[in-house]
Amino acid sequence: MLTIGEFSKICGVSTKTLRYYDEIGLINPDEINAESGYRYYSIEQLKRMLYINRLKSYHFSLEEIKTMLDLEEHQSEEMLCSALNHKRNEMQEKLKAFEYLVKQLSHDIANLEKGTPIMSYLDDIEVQLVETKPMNILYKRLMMNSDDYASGYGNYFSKLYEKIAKEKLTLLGQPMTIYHSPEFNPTGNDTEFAIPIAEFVKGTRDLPGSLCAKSVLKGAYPELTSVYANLIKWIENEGYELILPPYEIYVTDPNQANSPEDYITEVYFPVKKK
Amino acid sequence: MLTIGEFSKICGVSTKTLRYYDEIGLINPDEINAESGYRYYSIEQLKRMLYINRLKSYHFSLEEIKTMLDLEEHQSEEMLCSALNHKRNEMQEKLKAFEYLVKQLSHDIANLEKGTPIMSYLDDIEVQLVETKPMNILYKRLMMNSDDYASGYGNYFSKLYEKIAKEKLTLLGQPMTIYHSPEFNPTGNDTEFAIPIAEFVKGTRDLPGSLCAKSVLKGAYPELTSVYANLIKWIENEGYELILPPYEIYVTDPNQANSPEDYITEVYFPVKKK
DNA sequence: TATACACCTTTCCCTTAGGGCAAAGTCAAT
DNA sequence: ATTGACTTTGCCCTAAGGGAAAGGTGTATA
Repeated sequence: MLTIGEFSKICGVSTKTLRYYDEIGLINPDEINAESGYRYYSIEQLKRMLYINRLKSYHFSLEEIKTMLDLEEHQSEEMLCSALNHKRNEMQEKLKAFEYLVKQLSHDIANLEKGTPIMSYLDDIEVQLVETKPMNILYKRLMMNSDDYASGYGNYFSKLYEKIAKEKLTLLGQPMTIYHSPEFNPTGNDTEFAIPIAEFVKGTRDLPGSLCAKSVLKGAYPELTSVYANLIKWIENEGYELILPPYEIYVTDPNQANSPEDYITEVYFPVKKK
Repeated sequence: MLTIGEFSKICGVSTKTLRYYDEIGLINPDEINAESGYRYYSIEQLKRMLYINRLKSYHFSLEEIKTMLDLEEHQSEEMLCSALNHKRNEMQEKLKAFEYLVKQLSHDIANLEKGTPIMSYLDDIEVQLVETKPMNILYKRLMMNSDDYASGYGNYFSKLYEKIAKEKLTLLGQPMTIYHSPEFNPTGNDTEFAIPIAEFVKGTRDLPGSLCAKSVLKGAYPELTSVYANLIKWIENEGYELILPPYEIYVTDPNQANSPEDYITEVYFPVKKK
C-alpha cells in the first residue's frame, strides 16, 4: 500500500489533485484508515490513474473521463471508440484554428514591424454608395442558433442548389445571406439564405433594389464583424439610416477558393439619407 | 452615442462582457449617465473593442490585453511587438502539441478498433534483470525546477559535450540522466546529467555497476511516466528494493531521430533482493 | 520513551472570463 | 399613464485544482 504522497510521485500528479479526484469519485483510494483518515492506494490503481492522465491529455473533461471509465467497466467499447473519434474531430478542428491563428498573428507582426498599426486595416475598409438592381431570389429563411451556424451554412446553400439543379432553373448570381435580426452578424438568428435565379417559381421572392452602402472584404469570415462595425460607423457619420435588412454576397465559392484568406465577400447595407 | 445593447450587437460581444470589461477597466463607456447609471458608448470605441477581440483570439489574457493597450498609448511598439512574438512562439508550441496529440489519439483509436485496450501497452513494457558494469561518467548535478526542464536538458548536455570536445576526451556511451530526488521523474529537482567517458579527469565520477531492473521505451518522453510506474510496480511485486538512484540512457540522439515516436530510452533501477 | 519532523487531514478562500437569475429602476412609444 | 423593452446592481455558479492555516499521525532518532 502506498501513501498519497508516494502514489502522487509515482504517477506525477499532485496530492491535491488525488484528493480532488477522490472527492468527485474519479479514483478512490483502495483503503482509508478509519481512525486517521489517511488514504492508501494500491499499486494496481496505477493503471487507472495513468489512463486518466492520458484521457486528460486528450482534453477530455473530468466529467467525460468519469463516464468513459464507467463505459470501460461495462465493456461497451463502441461507445468508448465513438467518444474518442468525436474528440479527435474536435481536436482536429482546434488544430486548424491554431494554424490559422498563428498565420494571422505572423501577419500582424509583419505589419507592425513595417510600422503599420494592427487595427489600421479598419481605416482601409472602403465604403462606397451604390445603387443595386432588384433581384429575384430563391430563398430559405429560418431561425439559426449559433450552434448550427458553422455547419448550417453549407447545408442550406446546397439544398437551394439542389433545387435549382432538379428544376432546371437559371442561376443569375452568387449565394447570399440576408440578416433580418437586429444583430446583423453571422450569429444572428433570423437568417435568410438566397440565390438569385431567373424564374419566378414558388419559393422565390423579390429583393428590391435600393441605395446601398457597400464594403468588400477579402479575408476570412471572422473579419466580417469588423466590416459590419465599420459600415455602421460610416452610416452614422455620414447621416444615413438603414431601411432594409443588410445582406452579404459570397463572391468566391468557399469550396473552390484554396484558403480562407482569399475569400471575397461583399456586404450591403440598404440605406437612405436621414 | 450607443446604449450598451446596441454597442454589444455591433461588436458581437455580450452586454455582460461589456459590463465586466468596464469593471476591470479594459474599456470604459464614453459616458455614464449620473442618475440612471446607464452606460453609453461612442462609435469611436469600436476600434478598441475590435482590437480587444483580436487580441483575445490570440489567447492573450485580459490582464495581458490591458497592459498591451497601455503600451499602445505610450507608443512603445517594440514591447508590443515582443509580446506578440512571444505569444506566437507559445502558440506554435501549442500547435505542435496538438499535432502530437491528434497523432497519438489516432493511434489509440486504431488500437481500440483492433480490440486492443488503450492501456494494454503497460502490460507490454518488459522488465528485465541485468547486471550493469561500472562506468566513469563526466557529470553535472544540479537542482532543476519544472520551468527550465524543457529547455535545460539540451543545454546541459551540450555543455558536457563541449568540454569533451575541448579537452579531447574519449566518448564511451550515450548521454544519461540520474534522478537523485525521491520523485524519480523528469520533473524531479535533484538531477544529474552525465556522459560516460574514458579519462578520469576532474568532473568525472564512478557510476557503480549493480543488478538493475531495466525497461526500454520506444516513444516520446511523456510516456516515461508509465515506464517508471511500471518498474516501481514490478520491483514491489517481485520483492526487490531500490538501492541507488535510477537513471535513463538516451539511446537515440533527439537531434538525429526524426520524430519523437522513434526515440529510444533505457530506464535502469539499481535493485537488490529484499 | 519523548521528541522532532515529515507527512497527512479538513476547511476556507482564490483563480479566468464571464453566464444566469432576480429585483428594481429607466427609456421610448403608444 | 401604461406597456414592454432595456438597463442597473447584486449574488451565486462554473473547471480543475492551488495555497495557506490549523491540527492530527507516522516514524526515525536521541
